[in-house]
Amino acid sequence: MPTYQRIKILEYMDKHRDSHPTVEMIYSELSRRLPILSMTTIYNALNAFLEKGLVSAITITGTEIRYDINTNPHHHFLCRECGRIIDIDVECPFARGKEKDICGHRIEEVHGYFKGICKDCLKKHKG
Amino acid sequence: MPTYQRIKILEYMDKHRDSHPTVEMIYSELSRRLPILSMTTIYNALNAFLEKGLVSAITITGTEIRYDINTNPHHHFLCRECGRIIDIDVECPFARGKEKDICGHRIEEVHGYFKGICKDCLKKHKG
DNA sequence: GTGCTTGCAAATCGTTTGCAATAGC
DNA sequence: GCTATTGCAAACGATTTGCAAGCAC
Repeated sequence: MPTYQRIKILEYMDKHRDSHPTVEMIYSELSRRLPILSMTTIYNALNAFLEKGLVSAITITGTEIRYDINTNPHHHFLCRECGRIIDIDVECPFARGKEKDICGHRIEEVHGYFKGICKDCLKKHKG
Repeated sequence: MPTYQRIKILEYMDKHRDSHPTVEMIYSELSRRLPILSMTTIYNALNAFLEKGLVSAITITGTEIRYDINTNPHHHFLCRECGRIIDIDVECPFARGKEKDICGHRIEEVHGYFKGICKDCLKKHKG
């Protein structure tokens, strides 16, 4: 029973695959055209998507939850200058799901991320 | 100018290297013996330690900041049942600092963590 | 005495919850 | 009609901030 709002939210997530948006980002764009939308609905929808495995949650920044619809194995890079989160394709056997356990612990999720300064911000410093 | 409180907080961090405590955990043990201590002081101290690189912040859970005094390169494992965070020693070239860049981005911090069920909780299920 | 730290109370902010109205089938 | 979803307002909880009093040197 997909509601109109949930369809729009999923469409947004799909259209902005690379932006790893917050609830706020989704709300500010969608509510422009859909006055019929609240933050709570977005929280509800994303939590439902999380349970179904449609999206995953990224807690890199520590101050907000960012959502990711990319289900391929990958890591993330958070730029401390522009705040962008960039997908990183790595040769990590854990991220690729080749290992089910580590030190006797059963692995269910693998998260890898880097913090630093992204390529584009580095360019600005030089140029 | 190390104050009495900051010394006690550092001592606590050193004594509980493996527990990756929250501010709350530090407060509840220390305040038992030191009525002269507030949460704010712990936040102040840990933020100062962070800037000096004495500790690092772990934002795995998404609901709280956990602090780590272990500066050796390592990953973490978060058990979704008991909530423990366990140090994981991995052969990761990034964690070991052997790579300074990735895809043109400059790496300043490397974070790797797993979520799942820890060895001890797995045992309880069987036993 | 100067500058940093302490610690209370209040503010902040992302997220969750309670709940009555509504939509989907 | 039954169940799940919506969305407002209120609650929550971890962290930060303002600021007066206190400490280190």
